[in-house]
Amino acid sequence: MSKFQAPKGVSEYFPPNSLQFEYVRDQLINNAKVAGYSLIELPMFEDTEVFTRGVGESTDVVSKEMYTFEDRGGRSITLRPEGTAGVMRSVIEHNLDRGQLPVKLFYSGAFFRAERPQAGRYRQFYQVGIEAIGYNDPEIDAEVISVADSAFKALGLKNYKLNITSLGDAKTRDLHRKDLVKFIAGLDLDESTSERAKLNPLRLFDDKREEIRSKMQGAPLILDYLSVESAEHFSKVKQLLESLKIDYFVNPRMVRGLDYYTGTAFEFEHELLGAQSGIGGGGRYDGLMGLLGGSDLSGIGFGLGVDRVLMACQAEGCLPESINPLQLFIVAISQEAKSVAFKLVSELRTLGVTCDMAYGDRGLKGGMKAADKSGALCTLVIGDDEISSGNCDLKIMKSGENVSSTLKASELVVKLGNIK
RNA sequence: GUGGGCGUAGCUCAGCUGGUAGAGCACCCGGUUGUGGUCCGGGAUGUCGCGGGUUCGAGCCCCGUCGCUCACCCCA
Repeated sequence: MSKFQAPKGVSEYFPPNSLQFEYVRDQLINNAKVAGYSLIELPMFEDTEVFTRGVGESTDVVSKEMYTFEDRGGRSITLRPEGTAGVMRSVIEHNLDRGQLPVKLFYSGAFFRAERPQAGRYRQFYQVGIEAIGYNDPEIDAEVISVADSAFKALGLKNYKLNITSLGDAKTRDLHRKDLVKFIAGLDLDESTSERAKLNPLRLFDDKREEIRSKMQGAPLILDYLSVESAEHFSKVKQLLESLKIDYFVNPRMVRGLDYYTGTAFEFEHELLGAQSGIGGGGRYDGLMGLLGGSDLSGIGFGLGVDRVLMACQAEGCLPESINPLQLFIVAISQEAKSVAFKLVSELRTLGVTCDMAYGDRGLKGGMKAADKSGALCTLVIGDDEISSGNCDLKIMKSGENVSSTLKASELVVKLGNIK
């Protein structure tokens, strides 16, 4: 037993699981790319204030879940707990919003929150996210949602649900909040719950306890307070989703954990996960850029939890049995054959063939076993016969049949190209 | 921060009311001369999380400790 252990609550992916992780992550990324989003690669830590100001002091994320430390220059640094604030910091710093709008960016990487870990909740976790900055057309809202939805569909996921709502504009939220606070004041609540309500009254909508839920039955809903423009925007978004055949549920009680959301907000929930069922979520943020010292542009984005999406795929059994298998595995059964194989492998790799060979000296049988375990589609045995004749057989592992070829890399590439 | 469950071979776990450890999978070798998966035979592997206590004797009982895990809170 080794002495060292990974820090508490981190997820690690190694083969064969890492292949699935990579597959899921790349699927999410590809769906952002085909919609015109470009990579933004950002630091994993930022000036603490980027988050306290951007995400909001009253949120749980900022008040108790950040990894914050002082660097050697005495600056307060925080490991990023979410993606949007950092993207906005960079957009403002580098004037990315001065060009053509909207600015469409995607990111992928690790995020950090100092929470008690549990199923689907890690201290270091992975997200793929996108941001579309500069316009507030309902089309952009619908596009962002559809990028996430199509990624889930491309992965083959079925048992998930999209919740959407609108948080309206600033005036809407002020009016609603006043009435909600009044309503909550009339409820008989335990101390910790009413404390929580003081920080953010919306939180009570999200409480999992039945007693609280029933008490909140008659609470005022923000959707009933929407201004005419907000209501129009929201109904246009819904209409656009329908035109794309994306199913959604309007959930007026949905609560987002970050303070910057305005207008359209949404959340994808998976039904087969544990308590942490959110596989992605996001929304529009009108004031965020201004808050961070930039121009007053609106934006919308989402973050998808790669760890959780992977768990969802595993729960649904929708992952392919084999991901990017080796095309070829070479077994050499003499010292001379081994050096021929070694050169051939190298040559094939430069031609784009994924291949590997048997190492050690385990004989033909051992080599074949290694070929089997490598998961390669084909195996090529090289011995004295092959070297002297220049001919060989490509064995298709799945069926056991042989395809004859020569040892020339150029011919092998062609033959292998036809084998799946 | 609060509560529940669990720590036995690389992995998943069994071990009856205390008598100094086992299975399956995986791994390695073999079933004679150049073809894997199935089958058969053989093999290696553990300070039973750690420390203390009770006992003639502890994987099993008691206390402590560390770790993992699930849930609340919150979120991806």
